[in-house]
Amino acid sequence: MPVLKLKNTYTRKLETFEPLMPGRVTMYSCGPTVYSFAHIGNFRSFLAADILRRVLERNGYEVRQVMNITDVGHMTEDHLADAQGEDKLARAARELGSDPFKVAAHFEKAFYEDARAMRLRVMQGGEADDRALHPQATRHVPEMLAMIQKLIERGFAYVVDSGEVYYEVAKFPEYGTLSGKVIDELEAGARVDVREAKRDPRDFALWKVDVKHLMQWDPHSPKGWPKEDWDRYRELVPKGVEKTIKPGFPGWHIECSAMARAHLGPVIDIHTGGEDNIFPHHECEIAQSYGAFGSTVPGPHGAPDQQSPRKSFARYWVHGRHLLVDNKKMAKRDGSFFTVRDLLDPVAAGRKDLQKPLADAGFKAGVPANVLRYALIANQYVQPMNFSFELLEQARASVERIQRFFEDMRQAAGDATKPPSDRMVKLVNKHEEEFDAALNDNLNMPNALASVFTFIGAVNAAKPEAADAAEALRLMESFDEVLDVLDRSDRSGLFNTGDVSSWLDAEKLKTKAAHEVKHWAKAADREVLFEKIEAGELPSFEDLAPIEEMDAEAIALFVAVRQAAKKAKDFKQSDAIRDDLKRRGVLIEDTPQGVRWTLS
RNA sequence: GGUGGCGUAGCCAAGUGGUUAGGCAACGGUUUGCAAAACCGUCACACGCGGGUUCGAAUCCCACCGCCACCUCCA
Repeated sequence: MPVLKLKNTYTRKLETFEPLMPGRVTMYSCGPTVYSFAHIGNFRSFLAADILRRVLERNGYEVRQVMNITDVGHMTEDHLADAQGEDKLARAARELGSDPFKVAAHFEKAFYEDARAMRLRVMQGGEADDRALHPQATRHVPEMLAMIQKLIERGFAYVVDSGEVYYEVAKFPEYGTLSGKVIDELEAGARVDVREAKRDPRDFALWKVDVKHLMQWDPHSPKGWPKEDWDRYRELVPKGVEKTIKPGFPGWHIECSAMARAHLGPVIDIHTGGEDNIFPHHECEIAQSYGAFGSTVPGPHGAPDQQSPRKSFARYWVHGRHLLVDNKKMAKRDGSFFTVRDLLDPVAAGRKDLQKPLADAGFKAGVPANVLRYALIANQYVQPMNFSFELLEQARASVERIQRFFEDMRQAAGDATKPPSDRMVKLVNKHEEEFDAALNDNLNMPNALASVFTFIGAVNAAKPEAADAAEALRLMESFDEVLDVLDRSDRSGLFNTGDVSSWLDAEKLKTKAAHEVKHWAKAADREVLFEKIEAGELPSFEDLAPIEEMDAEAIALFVAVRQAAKKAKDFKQSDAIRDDLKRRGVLIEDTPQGVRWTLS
């Protein structure tokens, strides 16, 4: 099993990854807050976690990855005791004119769509339907209250007059270890409201009270609770929570601690998130989990603290740097704020301002999802990434090179049964090792991609026979288990030289096309086509023009007509057909093997 | 103000003491009716600026310049 080195935020060092349980990895990834559509910065972070997960799987681990759905909303002024800050979900609800639960459900569904388009494994296949793998914060209030009660009982939290609950940071001297921050009371004091009831400015809210808030849970009455949640709450906290805790809603940080524990256990191997989560979010999670459950983990072998447990419930903290646009944080006011759907389909997303720049970059119909995925994973996660349309163009070129290579190899491989040559086996092994070495070096994707591209170049230069092409194809498919940018459907094909010349024989066309024409139900003048073919005549370009559905058979007829024009040396006509097909989204290329078509 | 990070050829981006990425773009060549793709080659004796250490520095040290992030809801 290759040795994975990961940058651990907790120690600020590159550490050898080893799971707590041999062969199995538990991973918690901070997921989206569903009060709006996820943006490409969110997805850069989710994709970094996705790559990490895939690399672990490639290394042979069984990975259980949980990505939470934050549907409870975060306070905009978390540190204010009077909680005047409006919850983001509540604000979205007000703007959309419906209740916050519906708004959350709406955006959660949208997130699933985006996540599937971007091929997040945790949201694909069977995992997509597994609630335990993407738990909702609103359905874990019982666990959060149970945790809050435990924190009170163990002396890590206190209830104030308003009925809110705070974590007492002074009780956890390790607070600040993850972020490396020494929280200066004076500085913090400058931000604190006069009416603050906290004992210490650093203390953070576990439970908040605000009657104007739209999402409310009464810890002392089943009214308004989903029945199963209330029942579970009674099971978790049989005597109920502290009487003085008033109806309200959970603080920002408690959800992740509670959900990670509920679905992965008291300690986990890896916790991922964006760099902005380091402080205060993850810092607070560590404090809470330690306070409530005493969660600690040992350092990895070779680490200075190997023997003394880290007071952290996660062993490796992995944080991705932010995505920037024009070297700045994305901002709506600069027009540099892009959601995933803005780029995938600017028309549907109503981003008129994006249509022109995207079209100028060659993305008339929006950015293909695999191109966006590639663009967002192609850099190493520990470096800030500067997003631009030029980057998308480069990503498209790279994806096309990979895609074409894949198709060429698939074509060349046929159903080869012979073993590959020693030379190809060597080439494959070398690049596979390089690829793995790069990814295991703290997910160094630029180096991993370098080995992908040198492999492609080397194989192309070698002009492989079927058996070798099959071997090259095998490695490419293996690379794509991590990259996941290939379109494996039949989006292209080859009409070999024999086929194409046979279509020029009108008699043969008659039998071939008579069958195929059935597919063109939508062709405006299908009758004309029938008549011509029945008469043993090749249809003209004009006859074909009304065909709308461009499937392989329809393309075949265009190609036949073009071949006829070529044979007659009517290049003006043959080029016109090629241009026409291009407008219809079909790329035609003449190769030594025949005519190749690709749907764009 | 505090903390952390970055600056590598037209663009993206590896590399952290000596041989050295990879991609994109552009240009030339092979091939092609023309293209496309593929291949060969050029751009590429590049490393923010100035010092220093060293036989040798993109890499270590010092100073400076520029940019960014976090410290507040944030991936």
